Amino acid sequence: MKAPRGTVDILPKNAKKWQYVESKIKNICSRFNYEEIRTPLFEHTEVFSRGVGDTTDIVQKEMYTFNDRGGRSLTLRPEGTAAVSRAFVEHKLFGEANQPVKLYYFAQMFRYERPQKGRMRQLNQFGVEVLGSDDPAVDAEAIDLAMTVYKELGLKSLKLVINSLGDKESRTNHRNALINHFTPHKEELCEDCQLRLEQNPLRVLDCKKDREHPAMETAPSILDYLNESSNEYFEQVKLHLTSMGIEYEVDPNLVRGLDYYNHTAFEIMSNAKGFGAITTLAGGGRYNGLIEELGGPSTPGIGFGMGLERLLMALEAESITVPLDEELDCYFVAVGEQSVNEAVRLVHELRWNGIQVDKDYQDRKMKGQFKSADRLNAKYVLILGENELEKNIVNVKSMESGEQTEVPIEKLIDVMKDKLQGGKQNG
RNA sequence: GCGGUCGUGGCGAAGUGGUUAACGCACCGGAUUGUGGCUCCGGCAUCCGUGGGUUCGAUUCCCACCGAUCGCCCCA
Repeated sequence: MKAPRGTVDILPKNAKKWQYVESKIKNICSRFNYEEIRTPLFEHTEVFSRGVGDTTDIVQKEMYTFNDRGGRSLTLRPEGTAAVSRAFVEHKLFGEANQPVKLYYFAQMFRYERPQKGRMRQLNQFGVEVLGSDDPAVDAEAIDLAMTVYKELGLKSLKLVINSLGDKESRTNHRNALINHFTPHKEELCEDCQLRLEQNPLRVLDCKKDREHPAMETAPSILDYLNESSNEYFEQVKLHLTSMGIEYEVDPNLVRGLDYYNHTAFEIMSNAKGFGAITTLAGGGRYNGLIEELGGPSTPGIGFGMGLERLLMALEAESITVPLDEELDCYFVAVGEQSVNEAVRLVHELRWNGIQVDKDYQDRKMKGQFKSADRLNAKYVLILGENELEKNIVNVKSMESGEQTEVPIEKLIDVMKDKLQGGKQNG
């Protein structure tokens, strides 16, 4: 038996890293005053086909879609924004007293793709959605939050790329300009682009195959088609980023794959070596029409998704180690049936009193039990054998100093509490 | 979805058309009859991704599948 293709098990050793990263991120979210939202693992397929867009790669070839026993078409969520937006509409969060609604989530996403390093069929994302404000400062705040996560974790090789896709009017004008520009060269473009030219000409711009085509160079830039208000909006976002000291690069060809984006679009990439072909760590943008598309009132929104597998890869690529708690307070060593029985009871008591303790369950000899204690980095070993049982004591040995003292059983809990408390105070 | 490389114990890694599949780490046991980290000794793959084929005989050759990995597309 093997885990399905493109999925992985996160084993205990690794899970500690995940816990560390997640707690760091949650701490940052709290500082930014974002609240957690948890939505279902699957949605009605329509949420994504309408929300994300029928012409996108995600919807066309990457969704895990199935019919349930009632014949409903359901889809394992491939991204977070559409699902969160659906929940926002369904629960009328637009009526909340505090606007905008600032949300974050940790969630598994599913995409049917050929797996590679940094590309899984089930992946973990941290994401943020801010709904109900079209203040450019919110765009800057979301970008700031994402950058804060990376920077606080210690990443250095980062590149923030931003662009503006403009409002509806700007986009329509640009779209027409693109069609006029590329149609004479249609036959020279790759198959995908010929289709894109009809369905979503914007995406011709970020085609890797046709990058060398001369028409690319002279293609109309969205930035030249932004109307007055769109341009002003973009300028404001950039101004805020600059005032926050966040460096960025404007790339007019940054388009993003999803249909719902308008105005601000951004991507955060890693420059770290040994990262292979995958460089995007997070991506997001503004989606002012999405809530309406999903049946809610006209509500502006912005958000991003951050790949956590890629975040961990980036930490690795930059040789950043996360602090891991790999110590055990106590290990209980017992030999002889009576002693072992008493040890089981005492272990229970110690745990009930807040002390971290483990014992042997492999019926190992004393030497073997000490080896286990050593391997588990136990600070103290509590020894209970026939000798101790007779005297009604437990021998407490410090594994660091090797010092061993006799402690009456009835005082064991208090003594251990003291020892461990003291240890923590002394660092 | 397409192309390249790869698949031997828990991990790393040799190897060969023929009968006991090196070695290192880890693990278990002993030397040390109740005490860890060092040392020494011993143990540890009915089996070389799965299925089929070629052959007297395959882990080694061929095919398919599965999986991993790298690249393309696209993205997180």
